[in-house]
Amino acid sequence: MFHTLFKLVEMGVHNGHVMFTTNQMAKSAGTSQQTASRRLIELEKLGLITRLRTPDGESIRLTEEGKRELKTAYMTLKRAVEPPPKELVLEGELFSGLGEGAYYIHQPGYREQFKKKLGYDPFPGTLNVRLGKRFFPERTLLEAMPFTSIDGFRDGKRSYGPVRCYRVLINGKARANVVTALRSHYGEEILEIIAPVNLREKLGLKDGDRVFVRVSPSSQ
Amino acid sequence: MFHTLFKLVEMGVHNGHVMFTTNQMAKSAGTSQQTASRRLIELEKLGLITRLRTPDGESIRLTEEGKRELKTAYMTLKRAVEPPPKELVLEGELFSGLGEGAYYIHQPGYREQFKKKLGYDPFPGTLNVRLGKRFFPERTLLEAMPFTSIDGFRDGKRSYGPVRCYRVLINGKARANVVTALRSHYGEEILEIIAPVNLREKLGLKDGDRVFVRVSPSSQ
DNA sequence: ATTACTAGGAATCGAGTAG
DNA sequence: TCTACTCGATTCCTAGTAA
Repeated sequence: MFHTLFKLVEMGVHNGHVMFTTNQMAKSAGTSQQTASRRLIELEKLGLITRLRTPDGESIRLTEEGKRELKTAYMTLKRAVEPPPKELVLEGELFSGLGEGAYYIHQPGYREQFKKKLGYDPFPGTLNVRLGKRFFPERTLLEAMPFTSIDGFRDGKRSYGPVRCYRVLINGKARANVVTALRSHYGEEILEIIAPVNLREKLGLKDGDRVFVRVSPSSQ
Repeated sequence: MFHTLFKLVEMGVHNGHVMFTTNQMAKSAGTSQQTASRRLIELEKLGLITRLRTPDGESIRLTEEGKRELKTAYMTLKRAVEPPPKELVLEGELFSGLGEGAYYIHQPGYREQFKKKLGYDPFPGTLNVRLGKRFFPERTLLEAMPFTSIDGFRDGKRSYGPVRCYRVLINGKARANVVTALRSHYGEEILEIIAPVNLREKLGLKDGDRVFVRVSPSSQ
């Protein structure tokens, strides 16, 4: 279905809305009018676009979900096309979470993959860093950095989504990984960090301390 | 078929080559092993990848054609996701072409569309500008600027591909359009420019003169 | 272990056409 | 004109296997 979304971008849907008929779209995509119509219906059902039918054509607009979809694809291609950024440093403040992140991350389904793909068994607990506002733009660049993919899984009761691990250095000293969920673009101002050791102890950190997170241009 | 190429990027084909089995690819893409195999065969037939089979898996590498394909898609998404660049100025030297560009551009199939979409009937002749080497990086940014699409057509004998028109200002004074062919990423150091009037005359230009081409952040 | 062929079932497409 | 339904044609997928 992404193919159709891409076609719409070629037709200019990203700037506000675009008016066209299913026939125009069909011609531009090299398909029949019927197929164009059906594809628009599907995109609407998926919640990626909204449509507004008028007597002579329809006005198409991307939903937030649709924009997110495009952005994700863009970031993926960016890694392939652009040379990787030299360095990326994020700065934030240490705080204690509710242990929720740590709970997920230490599910055996994830833990086995960490051991295999990152080469270490994470210390049972995560370092939570709340980024300063001025680092929000850099936060988006994080997605363009290389990463290690951890597959999702399910354990009978519920399912756990795929996550990404970015290789980082904490305060210029300790090797660690920022772990981000692929679903839920929620709480993007917070970084959850895992490491082979207890970072609070090793670096003498306590809540409220400044933490520098340097992201490596290589995933391993 | 782009869908598959995209999948390969997610698996990391862009950095050199990647080793995996059709089974791994199938699992990652949520299809059968047979489909993964078939898709790789198709991509190879299309000349987008090269494959190197080994006893336990295959090594995949993008061809130049494959990289171009990805870059084109990337540029399209870039226009949708990134805010448009503020300004873009290219500088080059005026020279006389063989009139080949002018020949194509004045085919009725193109001319009618110029009149309709750009709002003027181009002067019969193009301004050819050879860009200085230091403007090559900016030249690639041109593709991220908004443009007007001119459709391809055929006139019995041969077919004429679609082209793009970027709105520009020549030497800060004269409104014009850079015209680029979508096929053939050939001769990218040369800009072909059309305008409603004779630019050489209007601006008092002769071969070898410096020409400044300012690209507008709006297509019209 | 691989990859990839064949065959038949599933999904998608487009001509005709209704609303 | 539009969009979108039905339904036969076509394409695409996967299970079973060969190599």
